[in-house]
Amino acid sequence: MPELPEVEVTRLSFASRIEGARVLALHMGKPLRWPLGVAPSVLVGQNILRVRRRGKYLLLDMDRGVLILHLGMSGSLNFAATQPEAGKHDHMDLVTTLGTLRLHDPRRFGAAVWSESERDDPALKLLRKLGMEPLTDGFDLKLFQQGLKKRSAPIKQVLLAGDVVVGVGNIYASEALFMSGIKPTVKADKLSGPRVAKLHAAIRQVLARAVEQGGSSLKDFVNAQGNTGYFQLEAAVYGRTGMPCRTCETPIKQIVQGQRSTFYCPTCQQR
DNA sequence: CCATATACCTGGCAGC
DNA sequence: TGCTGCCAGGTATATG
Repeated sequence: MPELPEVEVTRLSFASRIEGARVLALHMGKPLRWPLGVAPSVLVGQNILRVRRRGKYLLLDMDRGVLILHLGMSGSLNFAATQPEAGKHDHMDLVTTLGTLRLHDPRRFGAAVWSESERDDPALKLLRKLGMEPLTDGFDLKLFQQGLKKRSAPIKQVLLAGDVVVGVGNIYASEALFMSGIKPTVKADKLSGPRVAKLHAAIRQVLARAVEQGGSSLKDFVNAQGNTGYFQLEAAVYGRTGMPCRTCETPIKQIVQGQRSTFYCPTCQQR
């Protein structure tokens, strides 16, 4: 479910309410993608200073380390003063003086990993190879062009890989390529400078718009206050197989790249 | 170094 | 109603 917009929407929906809280307890349920790495009691008593995001990871900075959260494919967070008894898919409760942050994740591809801040912590290698943040000034066009020049894989797969630019997942990769008129199967290193510039702008535009819309709730995404997003209503190609292109009426095509579905308009995206 | 396949896990849905 | 097979928003790891 969660790509950069959904993760950012989630962050915005609880960061200011949890910052300044002190951890009272941490309860872990079924195993997630990776183990926490320490005894949950290590977090007790620490203050939550700030909630940041890096790519699709949420980082809860505390006094003596950082709690790294990932929502995987099916995760969502809920932050409330009190929580009902944990259901079968609730796998983490971070109980604080200001409320409880609960991770709900049916498929359990998500994770909660503790890292002592700074270098040499194995948990931090999760963040080491990440590409540029698309919604910051650090998303430099020249660097983006250089990154793509080194890659012969299809542009869609390079976007998804996350080592050139982070946060673009399966929905927004298809959407950004449609917006920039680029066929998803084109090799990344074959794109001209102007076309890369168009893609660079499209990525920023589509992600920013999706954040404004509260993310995409294809199935069950909700932010930490339980609200759904609306971006899926304005998707141009994602999930619209066979339906008319909003620009030219040509039926939207669905193909498979790297075991993932890709959607595009064969008329608007010819190369 | 790079490109691609695989694995992890559960639920929902189409088709029979 | 129940079964089977397929599909789903991600990404570290193995393999070539």
